[in-house]
This record gives sequence, structure tokens and C-alpha cells, in this order.
Amino acid sequence: MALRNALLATLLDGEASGYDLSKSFDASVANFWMATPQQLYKELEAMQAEGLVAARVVEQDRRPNKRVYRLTEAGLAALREFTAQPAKVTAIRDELLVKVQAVDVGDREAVLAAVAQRLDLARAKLARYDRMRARLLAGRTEEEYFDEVERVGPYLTLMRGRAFEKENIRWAQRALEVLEVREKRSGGEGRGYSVKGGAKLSGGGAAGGAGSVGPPPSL
Amino acid sequence: MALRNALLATLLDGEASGYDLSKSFDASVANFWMATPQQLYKELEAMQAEGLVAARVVEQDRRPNKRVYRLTEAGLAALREFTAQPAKVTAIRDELLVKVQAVDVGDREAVLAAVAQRLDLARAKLARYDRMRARLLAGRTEEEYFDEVERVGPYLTLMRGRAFEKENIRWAQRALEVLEVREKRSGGEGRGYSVKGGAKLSGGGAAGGAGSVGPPPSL
DNA sequence: GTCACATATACAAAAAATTGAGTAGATGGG
DNA sequence: CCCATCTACTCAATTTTTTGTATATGTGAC
Repeated sequence: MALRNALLATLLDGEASGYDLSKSFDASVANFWMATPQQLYKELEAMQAEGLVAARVVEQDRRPNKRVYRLTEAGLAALREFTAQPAKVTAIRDELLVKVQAVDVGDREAVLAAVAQRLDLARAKLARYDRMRARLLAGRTEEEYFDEVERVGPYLTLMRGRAFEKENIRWAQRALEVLEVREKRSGGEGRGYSVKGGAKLSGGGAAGGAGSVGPPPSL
Repeated sequence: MALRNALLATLLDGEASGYDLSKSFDASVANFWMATPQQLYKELEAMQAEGLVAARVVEQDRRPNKRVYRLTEAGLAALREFTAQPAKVTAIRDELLVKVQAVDVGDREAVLAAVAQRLDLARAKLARYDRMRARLLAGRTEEEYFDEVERVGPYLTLMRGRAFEKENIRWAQRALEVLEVREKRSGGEGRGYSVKGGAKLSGGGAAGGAGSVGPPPSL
């Protein structure tokens, strides 16, 4: 039920079609929630069935018709209810960082390329956020802006996304530096990692147990 | 198969039990992946069946026995293979930011509390990361460290987590400021948001096409 | 001596997300 | 003129994740 809340919050900006929303939730755009079109269409349907959103069909001349959704009072109430609930801790799952963690035994070139790709994406997103910010501020200072507008939420989330991408850029640049130096140092072989040698004291719990045994490693 | 790779990467640090791993993957420790114990036990079992990890049972005196897993050559190969594949874009899903996005129509007190909670958590994590960093560096400069150690991956991911938490702290502090000022300004009622009035001129785009409803100002 | 909390797992149902199609007309560039 | 891309969805299968429950023992506080 988490996507649901993200949808409700997004619809505060005004009505939108599933397609519009799928743009907003696209990985390259979203700064706090991401979802595929399939998820959105399914969820919107369910939300409509529950009365959280209302749909109307907009007939278009040269395009398929579209269904445009807007919040209902019930939807607004559900959103309010959601904001009042304690928040769950955020789950971060960054595949790139898994690769970086394993870079020393993995394909350094490929990881380097993946970091570079992240850097490009972060720059593009930052540029977009900066444009959005300029549009929101419209020449005003932040303080003026906060005094004049009725909603500050969208600006605050935008600033979080902006800071995130800035950090992405800084980190990726530094990581590239470090990994490129590595390249020179250890020309590709003799990494020195072995499956056998990996053993270190795990956890610490393990009081002096008896001998190991256990199932034969089914290699 | 994404959790699998995170597990393989974590086991590079040496063998560990499911419980050890669940600690590492506990919301706070892992700075690039999060998973529940249930996920881990299931996945470890599957990985063992596929020969990516090998388990041995450690018998303990005053505790239940535990199974300790280590990477096999096949697991190491799978990890290498993974690093060579192109990375998928990261999905971010942050419930707190959804709440902040909706703060202007929601329960401001509750959102304020949630942001404060995030601030505390971020501070705790940053402190932990700083300790881990000091332990890794062991008095050396970064450059010395990079020259001497065989694995840089764990340090790089640690630095990303550290930067992330620093940004969390900065952002949360600013958000609290802004929201607290709000509190004074609009004493709790008359927020002025209505379901009907939700449609406003979004951004600039949306030329008057055939009955087009403009896309929402994308997230 | 018992209660809460930690260690160390396991099973299963339910919800959510991903993957991989497929439809069907429109616009734009070479 | 064709092919790629965009609009605007829909369906279905599978995988992953979440949530809830259960087990058994050990440790520390009251």
C-alpha cells in the first residue's frame, strides 16, 4: 500500500492520466518514488474501485482516449491518515553499490563504466531539478517563496532529490579517480583474493564450539 | 536475483552465519542493501543448493547451533559475472519523502516527528560510519590507505553511505526549520487545499492540444 | 523465578514488483 | 515510404518482498 500513498501525494498537484503519472514515476525523473506503468495502472484501478480517486475519460482526436484521475475527498482523507502514521525505515537497494563493494574481485572496467553511467544520469537529473527549482522560485528567494506559496512539500522533496544527485556526482567522481589509480597499480592480475583466505572472525558470538563437520560443500 | 549478489559481496568479508548476515543487512548497518532475516535464510538456502556458498554447522554449547556460510569458487565466479553486467537504474522509494510531499494537506505534527526521527537515525548511522571509517583507515590518510589495502570497494561504499547520511542530516534540519515556521504562519486550519480546486496551471508545457490536460509538474 | 530480550533459525500466506508480452494509431526523420 | 519513437494503455506469469507466526535456548534485570 505504499505506492498508493505516493500516487495520492502526486495527485495533489492536480489531475493526471496514468500515462502522465508513469512519466513522473519514471526512474530517470522520480526523486522519491519509482514505479513502472504496469504498477500504476493496476493501482489506479484499485484506488478508483475504493473511491480514493475519480476518473473521467478524455476523448482525444488523434490519440487514444485517456482516463484522467483526480483525488476524491476520501483519497485526501486517506493521504492525511497516511501522513499521521509512523514512518517505516527506508529501504535502500543500490545495485551499483553492490558492484562497487565487489569491485576488487570483479570486472573493474565494467564497474568503472557503471559508475560513469551513474555520474551522467546524476548530472542530467541535477540539471532537471535545478530547472524545476528555478521555475518554482520564479526569481524569489527561498524565504519569499515559503512565505507566498500554499504548499512547501514539493519544494522540500525537490531539494532532497537535488542534494542526493549532487552527492552522487561528487561520490562518482571520487570513485572514478580511485578506481583509475587502481587500474595502474595492479595491472589486472594478482588481486590476491581467495575463497580460502577470506576467513575472519565472524560476529564474535561463536563461543568455542566443537568441531565443524556439516554437509559436504555441494560444489 | 539481486539480493543474491548483495549476499555474495558481503561474504567477501569472510564467512558468516545467517544471523551475522541479518545484522549486516539490518536496516542500519548495510549502506547499500537492506533485507530481512527471512529473506536471507531463504536465499542462503537456495544459494547453497546452487553451490554458490558452502555451509558448515558450528556446534555451540549454550546456544542453538548455527550454519556458517562462505563463498565457493562458483559463488565468486557468479559475483564476477554480476559486476560485468550493465547495472539497472536504482529504484528509490522513500516513504518519508512521500509524507513530506503531502505535508501541506496532512498531519504536520506527525510529519515533523517523522523528519525528526529520520534526523536522529541519520546521526546514529553517520556516527557508526565514522567509526567504521576510522577503523579502516587506522590512522592512515586515504591515499596511504588506497595504496596499502587490497580491497577499496568496501571503503568506497562506506563513503557513499556516509555522504548520504550527512545529506540526510542537513536536509532534515532545514526541513524542520521550514515546517516549524509554517506552524506559526498557518495555525492549523485554512490550508486552502481542496479537491475541486486542485487543478492549477502546471508548469509551462501543455500547449492547448486536443483536450489535453497538462502533465503534473513532474516530481 | 520469571520476564523481557537476544540468538538462531523455519514455514507460509499475502502483497507487491518485475518481466514480458501485446494492441493500435500518430508523429517525425532520413 | 519506412522505421523508430511516442501516446495510452491492458493482460498474465513469475519472482520478490513483506508480514505474521513458531521453535528453542541463553542472558540479565528485577
